[in-house]
Amino acid sequence: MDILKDLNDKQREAVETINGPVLILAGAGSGKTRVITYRIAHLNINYEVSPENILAVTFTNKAAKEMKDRILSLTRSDQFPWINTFHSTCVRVLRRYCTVLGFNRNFLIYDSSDQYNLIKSIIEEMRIDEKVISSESAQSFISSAKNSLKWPSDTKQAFNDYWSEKLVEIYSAYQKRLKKNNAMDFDDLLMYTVELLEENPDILSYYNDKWQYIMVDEYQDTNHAQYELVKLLAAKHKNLCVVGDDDQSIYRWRGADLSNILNFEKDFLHCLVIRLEQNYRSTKNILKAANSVVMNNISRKGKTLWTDNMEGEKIHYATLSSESEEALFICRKIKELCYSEKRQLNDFAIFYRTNAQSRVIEDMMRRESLPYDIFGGLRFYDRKEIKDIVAYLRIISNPKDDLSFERIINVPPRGIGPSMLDKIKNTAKKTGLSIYEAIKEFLKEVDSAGKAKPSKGEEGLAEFIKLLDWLTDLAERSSILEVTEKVLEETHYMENVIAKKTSREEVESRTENIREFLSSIEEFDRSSEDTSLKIFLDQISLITAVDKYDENVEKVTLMTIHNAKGLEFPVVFMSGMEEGIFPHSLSSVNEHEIEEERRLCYVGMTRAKERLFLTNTYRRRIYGIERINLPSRFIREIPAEFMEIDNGWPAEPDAYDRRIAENNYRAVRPGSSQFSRGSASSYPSFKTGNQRELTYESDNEFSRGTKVLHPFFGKGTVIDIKGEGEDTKVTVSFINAGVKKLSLKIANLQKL
DNA sequence: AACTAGGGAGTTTTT
DNA sequence: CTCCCTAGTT
Repeated sequence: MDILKDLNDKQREAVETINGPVLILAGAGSGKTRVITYRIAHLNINYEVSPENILAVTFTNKAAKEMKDRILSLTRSDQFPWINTFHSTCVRVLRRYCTVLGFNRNFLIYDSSDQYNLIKSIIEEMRIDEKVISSESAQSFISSAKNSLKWPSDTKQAFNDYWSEKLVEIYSAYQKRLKKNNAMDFDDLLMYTVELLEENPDILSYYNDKWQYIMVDEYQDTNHAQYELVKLLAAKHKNLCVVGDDDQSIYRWRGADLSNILNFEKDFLHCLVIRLEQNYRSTKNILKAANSVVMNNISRKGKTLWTDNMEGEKIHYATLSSESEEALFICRKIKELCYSEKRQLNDFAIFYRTNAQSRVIEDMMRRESLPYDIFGGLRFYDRKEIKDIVAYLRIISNPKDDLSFERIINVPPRGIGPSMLDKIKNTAKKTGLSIYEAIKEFLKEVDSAGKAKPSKGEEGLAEFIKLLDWLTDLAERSSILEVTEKVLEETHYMENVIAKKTSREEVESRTENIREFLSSIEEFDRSSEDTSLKIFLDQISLITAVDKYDENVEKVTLMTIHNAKGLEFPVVFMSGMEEGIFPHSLSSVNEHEIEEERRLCYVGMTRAKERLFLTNTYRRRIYGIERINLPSRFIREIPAEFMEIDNGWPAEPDAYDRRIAENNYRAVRPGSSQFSRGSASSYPSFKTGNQRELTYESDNEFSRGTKVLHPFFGKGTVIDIKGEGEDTKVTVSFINAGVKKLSLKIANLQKL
């Protein structure tokens, strides 16, 4: 089978060069996923390389899944190469060899909020004033040290003031505690894997022989640790193919090191560099506009994307008077396009710079009855109730997890307050025991003291331990689902949620979340090969918001631009295009940060396939205060020839509902109630400043030659009329939009 | 020990 | 504006 015929010359070269290092500089929408998947298929089909000998590393689980799907359709083989994220690749290695590093096989993965909590408690224990060293600053210090593969001992010499010394101390204490808890944080996964491979040549050689062909996606986002890891893994065969785009590097703030891509040619001598510059995604207008923006960056490798696609619509730029008007404008445009271009809701995405901006848009989407899905913000598994239950599961899997103990020792309330917890923690600290063990010691002492009746807290502790022992035993022979159900039952978790004086809404959402959690366990049980608890816990630590994105669901997508990387949508709205928001005020201190913001803007713009809307407001409420922002500098960087000012409100708010009536189209909105069908009165009237009052022509006064104005298509002339009364259809030749056939009943035509 | 009210602070992006 | 933490009350 000749799969290479689907590729352009450059892509084919990239796919066919299977030996030696290859750097692919792939512009946005130039088919990089295609290249990687075809390369894997090519290796497999035409060179009979076994899937076991191929490693592909991606940035997100979603990208990995997409690749797996595409390879499946190419090779029809049921054997997959290992395609996964950096982090899960490391987990796989570490699960196998972590005992070499002194970890137990059932180590846990701490996510960033676990990391934060642990650091916070260390700072408290060290009696450091939070105002001098905040947990956040310590966290970012530790994380960036780890990103550059520096252990506490490596960071010592670099500083000598009080502040830096304390940071190193915190780092050192933190690392000890992680090990004591038998846990690793995200950065550890990389750092320990690198250490393992560096110090154990036999293990390295095992993986070198196993993974003979390595591919890395989104290479521009790799940090130093990931770079070293890749270098180690590719050391023997050097069949390394990395794909990246320096213009899409948007994670430098968390350690992504652009020099990994800029210096690839020096690090891997005699490498082949291939540029993919043909874009298959966007219209000429969108692509040229995006190019003109990113061209303002000085530090870039430089490439010029081109496309054979249509010219397309110009980019629409609209300035609204407030953030809720901006949201309303977007909603109305979406409805208009659903009607005028027969688009579906999953054609649309609304991007914003910060999560805080989503709220106003969400509110308006609900008011306008537009179903939407929002990504990012609080991760599902970060919700209180989920974290609580997961904490029980974690302890069952790894009784050394003191962090989870602290979390749930008094959830539900067992009469164990801070003073008793302190006592236990002190015992644990003195004896070096885990909290679990320390509680058992503590209870023994209470027992031998022979008091007539134990205190409420002591009773609670004994009950707690009894429960955990019982659950641990249960977990040996039962499924995760059963154990979780027992946790909920025995802790009376739901009763406690209801008993708290929380709003009905909150009770509902928590109940809903717990239900969703249970069904995610079922899903895991069904789809995973290994249904052990530790694999489940790994999975929920490493899953992210975007991973649940499903392009087939008929809903509008709301997400930050960061989350949009790697995705594409026919119609994209970028909101809040204002100085101070985008570029963000905190990112405006130096040119490097501005350049990163500009790349972010480039990423956002190049997600759009057919239409791109940029919106901003004249004034906006931020934290309760009205602010007047200037238009974003990125707007000014788009030449006028690719952009037009869109000051026309889509003046037909019920067009969307009519389409629903026409197509008998039904959709479900987030509140799960059905759409109201067909009536314009279901729209509350808004004061929208420059919106015209809507009038519907009932009498038929149109004839051939009548000049008309359409709210969306603009000015035109009637060239034909058919039918009568309600069924009248007119054919209009519009100046800018060409010839359209319209139903007089539906189109809001005005006589001029 | 548990709950409540009130003040203060902090607001980017997340594998 | 909203969340989170603290201090004070029951």
